[in-house]
Amino acid sequence: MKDVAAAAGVALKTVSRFVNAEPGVSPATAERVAAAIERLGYRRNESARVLRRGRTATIGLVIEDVADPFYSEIGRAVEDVALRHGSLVFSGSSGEDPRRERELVLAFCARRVDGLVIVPAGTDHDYLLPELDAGVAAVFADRPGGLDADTVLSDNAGGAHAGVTHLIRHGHRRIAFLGDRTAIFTAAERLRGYRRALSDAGLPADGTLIATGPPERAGAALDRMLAEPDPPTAVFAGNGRITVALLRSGHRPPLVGFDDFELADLLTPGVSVVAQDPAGLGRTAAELLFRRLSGETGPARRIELATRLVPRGSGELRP
DNA sequence: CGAGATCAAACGGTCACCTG
DNA sequence: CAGGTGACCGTTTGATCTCG
Repeated sequence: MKDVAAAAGVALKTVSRFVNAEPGVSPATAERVAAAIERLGYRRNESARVLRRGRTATIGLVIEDVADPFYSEIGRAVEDVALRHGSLVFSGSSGEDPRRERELVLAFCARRVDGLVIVPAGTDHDYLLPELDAGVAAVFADRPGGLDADTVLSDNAGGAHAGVTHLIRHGHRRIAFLGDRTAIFTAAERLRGYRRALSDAGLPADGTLIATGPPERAGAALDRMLAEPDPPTAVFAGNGRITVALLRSGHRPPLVGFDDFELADLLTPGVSVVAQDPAGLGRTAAELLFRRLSGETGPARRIELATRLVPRGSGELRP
C-alpha cells in the first residue's frame, strides 16, 4: 500500500480510501491509484486487515461427517451464503463425538472465526459460553444444542408421522421402526412421530417392532423380526444409512425411509422416502448467523423446516 | 467548503534485546 | 535465567492540517 501510494504520488490514506471505496477521492486521483495498483500488482493484505478490524471474515462449520452427502449438502449451502457475505468457511467432522466437536469448535475460535454453525454431537455446550461472551455468534443446525441459541431443524416427528401414515394407508398394520440410537435427537424425534402415527390410526404399539442402534445392525434386526410368529409387513427406516443398509442386506420390504438418497429412484421398486431439505438447513442456519453478525439482537429463534413425502413404489406395496 | 495530506495510535502476537 | 520492554508486521481510523 505504501508502494502504491508512492507510485501514484498520493498519501497512504488516499490509497486506503480508494481500496475501500470510501468517498473523498476525486476521479483523477482514483485513476492514478488504480493505475499504480495495476502496475504493481497490489492486492490488499487480508491478514493485516483482520489484525486491524478484529473480524476475520471466516466462520466455522462443525458437521457430523463431511463425507456424508446429507452433511456435505449442508456444508455447501453454508459456504454459498458465507461467500455472498465475503466469508470463508472452516469445516470439520465431529464423528458424533462430543469431545471432538468441542475441540473443533475451540480450534475455530482460537483462529478467531466470527461465527459458528454447529450440528451438535453432544448436549452440553457450556464450553461455548465464554466464546459467545467474547462476541462469537453461533447457530445450531439439524439438532438443538445445549444452550439458548438460534436453531434450525427439520420437522423430524412430522416427517416420520407422514411416512408411517403413508404405509398405514396402504394397508399395513404391523410396521417395523428401524432407527438410529435414540440418544441422537433426530432419531428420537422420528421414533416419536412413528408412535404418534400408530396411535392416531388406532393401532397398538408393539415394542418388538422397534429396533434402534447403529445403521449397520439394521439388517440383522429386521431378520430377527421377520423370524417371529407375527412379523411386520412394512418397514419405516429412520435415516438414509439405515435404508441403504437394509437394501444392501437384500431386503426389499414395503418401505418408507427417512432421508432421500442418490439412485433411490432407479431401484426396483423405487424407494419411497421422506425427504429433508439439507440445503435449506444449511442456508437458513448461515443466514441466521450472518444476521446476528450484522448486529441483529433479540431472543433465539427456532426454525423448523418441512419435510416432503416422495412416493416411488416401495411405500405403496400392499401387505 | 471540499479534496487530499499528514500523523499517530491502534489491532495481537512474536521476537530480539535488556535488566536484575 | 526469568521476566519485562519495545519494535515490528500492514492496514484502518480519526484527528487535524493545508490549499485552492
